[in-house]
Parts: sequence; C-alpha cells; structure tokens
Amino acid sequence: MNLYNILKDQISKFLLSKFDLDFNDIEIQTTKKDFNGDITVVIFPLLKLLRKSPIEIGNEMGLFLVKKSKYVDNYNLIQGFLNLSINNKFYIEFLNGIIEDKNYGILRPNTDDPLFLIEYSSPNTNKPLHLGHIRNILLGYSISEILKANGKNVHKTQIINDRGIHICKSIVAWLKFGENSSPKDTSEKGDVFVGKYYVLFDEIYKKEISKLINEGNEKDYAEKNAPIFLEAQDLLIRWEKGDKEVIDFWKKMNSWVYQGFDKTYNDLGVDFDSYYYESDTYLLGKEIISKGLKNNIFYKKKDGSVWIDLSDEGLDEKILLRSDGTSVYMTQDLGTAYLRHKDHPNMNGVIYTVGNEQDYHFKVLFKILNRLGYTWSKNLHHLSYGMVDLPSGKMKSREGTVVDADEIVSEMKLSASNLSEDLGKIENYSKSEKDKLNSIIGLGALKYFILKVDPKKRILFDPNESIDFNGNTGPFIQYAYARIQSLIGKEKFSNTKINLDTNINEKEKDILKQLTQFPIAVKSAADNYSPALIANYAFELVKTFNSYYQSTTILKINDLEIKNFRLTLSNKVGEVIKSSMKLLGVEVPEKM
RNA sequence: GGUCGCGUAGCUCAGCUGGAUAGAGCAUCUGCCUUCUAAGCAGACGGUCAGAGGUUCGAAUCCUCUCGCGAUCACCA
Repeated sequence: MNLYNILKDQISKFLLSKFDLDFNDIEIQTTKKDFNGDITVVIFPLLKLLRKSPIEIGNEMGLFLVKKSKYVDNYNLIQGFLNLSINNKFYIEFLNGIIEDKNYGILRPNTDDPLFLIEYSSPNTNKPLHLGHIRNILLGYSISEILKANGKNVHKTQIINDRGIHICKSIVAWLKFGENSSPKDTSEKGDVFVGKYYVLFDEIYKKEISKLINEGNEKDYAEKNAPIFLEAQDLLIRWEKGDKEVIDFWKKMNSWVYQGFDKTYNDLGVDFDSYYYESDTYLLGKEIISKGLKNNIFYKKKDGSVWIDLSDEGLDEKILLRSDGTSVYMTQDLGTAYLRHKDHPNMNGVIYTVGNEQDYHFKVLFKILNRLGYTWSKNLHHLSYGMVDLPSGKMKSREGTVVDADEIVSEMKLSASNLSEDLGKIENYSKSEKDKLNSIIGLGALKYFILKVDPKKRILFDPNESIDFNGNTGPFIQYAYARIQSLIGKEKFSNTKINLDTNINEKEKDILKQLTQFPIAVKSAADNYSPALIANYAFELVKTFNSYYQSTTILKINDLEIKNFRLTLSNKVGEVIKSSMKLLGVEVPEKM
C-alpha cells in the first residue's frame, strides 16, 4: 500500500473523530525541496469546512499523525502546509517489500482482465512508411506496453488501406514500365519498389495533363482525361468487378509492400497481433449503411448519395456513400469497427492511434455508431497526436518532401556508430556486437526523442539537425542503466532484507522517495495515454541516481548491511529504469 | 466564417485532478578524468508562463475575450 493512501486514510479518520467531518478528498504531495519534511498535507481546503485557522487544524493534525502513525516522526507547519517527516522505517519496509518482487511496478494481466484493441501504423500500400508513421508506431506500441504493464490484455492491430485508386496507379506504372520486374531484380525493399512506380505514375500524369492543356483543354478536363489516369480508373473498376488478372497484379504488388513494411517494423522493434484490410471491410460498411438507411438513421439525396445529419449535435452533414454507390473513408471505417467488435465481442476498448488532422472524422464515426445503436461505441477512443512537420512545412509525398522511416533509422544507427567510434568505447567489440549496440543506442535516441514530447503537440523535425545523444535523451538513460549493471557486476549482489535500524542518508532517501512513487507514475501515464510522462519520469530518476552515486563511494563501505542495502538500491533503480524504458519500447544495453 | 488543438528561458520541452520561490536539457560561461563508464558530474547565467479581464485564501493550470500558429469543416484517405 502506498504511503499517500495510508496517510489519507488516517487523516480521514482524524477528521471524523475529531471534527465529525466526513472528508476524503485530502490533498497530499511530496514536500518541495528547501522545506523540511517528506510529505505535505495541504490544509487550505479544510479552512471553510471547519471554520478554524490553518495553525489550529495543522497542529492538531500533525500531533495526531505523529502519535498514531508509525511512519510519521515529526511535523512542521508553514502557513497552510503541514510538512511531515517520514522515518526510515517506512522506506526500508517498502524496500524489503520490493526486493523479491521481480515485476515491481508492473501488473501482469490474466486472461479475464479487460481487453484493449490498439490500432496503430495503418499505412497505405502504395509507398514506404515515413516519419509521420514513426511517431504513430512508437506511440501506438508504447501505449500498448503501458496498458499491458497495467494489467490489461492488449491486442495490437491495424487497418491496412490496401485498395483504391492509389494502388492502381502503382500497378499501371509497373505494367507499363516495370517490364515484369520484381524487387528481387533491383534488390530494393518491396515498399520502396512499389513507391517508385507510384512516383513514376505521378510524373507521367503531370506531363499528360500539361500536354492536354496545351492542346486547348480545360485543366479540370485534362485531369480527368489524361490517358494514364483513365487506365488507372479502368483498373479500379475491373478490381471492384473481381477481374482475376487485376486481382493477381494487386495481390503481387501488395505482398511486396508488406514484405517491406515487415522489415521496417522489425527494425523498430514493434509487432502486431492481427491485420484488418480495407478490401475486407468496405463491403461490410455498405451493408451497415443500407441497414441504417432502412431505419431512417441515414437519408438518401436525389442524386443517390447517402448522408447523415448530425447538425443537432453541433456537427455537419456527412456523406457516407457516393452518388455512384461507391464507398468513402467513413464507409469502410464503419465496417472495420463492426468487424472488430464481432471478432472480439469481449473487448473493453479500442484505441485508434491516428493523427489529429482526423479529430473530426473520429468524432463523427463514434457518433454514427452510437446512433446505429451499437452500445460498444462508447468504448472507442481516438489517441490523437500532432503532426511531425519539417522546417519546409508539411510533408507531401507527391512533392518529394518526405523523410523515409528507413532512412531515419539507418541515419540514427550511423550517428551512434560514429559517436561510439569517436569515444573509443567499442574498440574490442566484434562487428555484430557493434551493430547491435549501435542499433540499440541509435533507436533509443530516436524513440525517446519522439516519445518525450506530449502526443498532442506537434513536432518540428529538422533532418539536417541530428538528434542529440546528450542530456535529456534515450542514450543518457541507457548509459545510466549500463553503469548500474556494471556496478552490480562488480559487487556480489544479495537479496538479503535490510535491517530496520539501518541508517539512510538524505540522498538515498531521495531515491527511495522516487521509487515509492514509481507505480503511480506508470499508472497515471496509462490513464492519460501519455508516454511523455513516463519518459520524463525515467529521466528524472536517472538524474537523481547519478547525483547519488557520484557523491558516495560504494566500494569503500565496510559495513555489510549498508553494502547490501546500497546494492539492492542500485539494482532496483536499474530495474525501474529498465521497465520504464521497456514500456516506451526502448531497449537498454548491459554495457556501452 | 464555424469547430478543435497549441502558445512556458535564446532553442527543444516538463510542470498530474488549482498549492509554497515555475523546472530540465541544449547553447553560453566556471570548475572537475589515479575512485564505477567524462555518452558524465558540480555550479553560474537566463522567465511579464502570448495579452487582457474574471473565479478565490491561492491561477502557468479553471472561465471569458483578444492576438499568433496549426488542423478541420470535401462525392480525398
């Protein structure tokens, strides 16, 4: 049980017995440095309820706690702040309690614990993953890990945008200019190979448009009648009709892309439990719409398009089906949501990791599902995050201002390698050891860089300015962890429990204070879907630890108990760092 | 124009449901490698929390308005 709750409990009892007041909402916080004490009770809120001065209430409460609580040694009162001094006994008991707890701060889910579906990544199948996907993937993955550590069952999934005009464009260009080649022939990644043809299509398309315009046609006409565009449209129609030849090309292109994606996911250290494909869900979406149409939840306009009117809820009218009967984005999302619920009827929540440019879309999606009478729609959440912008502005795939995910990953590894070589730390390493370490450090820097900022804020990413390896960074935390490991390796670590009379100095107490709060940090991070919180927490912990061991010399200690205590302490700090980082998907090396 | 989000040190960001003197890193400047790994440590400098009102014992935090930036409101996804 956490000390805050113990104290809250005792204070409630005090208020009830002394003042006959039933009040549980007591404000407790860690004492600010520069004040004496460890934990502070804020008594301002009680002034009105009790109609007494803060001095009177504070003193009575302080005396009560010193007398009744075995953990409170002393108190002092400054204005409305009651500062309590907590004795070492509490911290040592706490430490004894966690010494043997291998999963300290982590709850393991059982099969009957709540199930959450986390959707992330969700790419189109016509080009490689880019910088924006990296933020999405890292957020989605770390949220999954954080929820898991909070005792929830997690199912990681995505919706793959595998059909539509975009993939037909790549197919057309490949048919015309690919000469039946495959990624193997050019030794490219499959997604890069297909993306190349998507770009090629656009180049030809643009040329054809300007040719038509020069021949005296309107721009609008040119865009809709360029020969290569007509070919792509024709392919799409044939695809929807189930033309075997087209379907085969489509399957072939997509399989190449998936191979490429898998490589990128593997490099980033993330994975998925299932995949949903738009090609499987858009027809289901159409069914849902015709059902809603029958029940008068939707309505049909004269041209045949289907709409929903949400203006009474402060939203607009939204189209659900085009006048030609083909589906739109919303159509397939309705189908996907329905299918997922069918596949996982016992799920307690779905988290969609999608950029904030789609805030409106998800608001509408959830509303529609609600109107259709699906009670599970209240369990749907949109984890919205800010865009990753370049100094030149927004990334645009057709204008070539896109930063490839793979490119970033390999650049980060290269920076790590260069830095390691300069520092001369890995001279004795084999090639494969070097590669592994550079990958852990390079990716650690990237992951922490992205995750340490609040998801809802947008990130400005300058590819020319390399990501830092010093200060508040992943490598800094990895470094601290590695040093702890080497410390533990040098001394025989024992799991002996600590004598309650052991002396603890101020610095040691500081670390213990942090440790006692760790499970709270993980939990609140999960509640708020905020990896930023946990990332910064890990950093603060490391800083405390660094200043601690810098100013004491463990090796000179003679007293056995003290030694055990300190090593246990070091080990636990290391464990805490390790688990925090793991929640974020950041690996930590044993040494570096 | 309507809606949503953001605005904290020169730069990049923390600051939990309102609490004491707003915190880190980078950059700049001072000291530290015979102690465990200097990818580090100790310290200095740096703030009208965009602005103006309001709510109250108390506001970076909650409310209103203004300004700036971004997103969105499409028979794109």
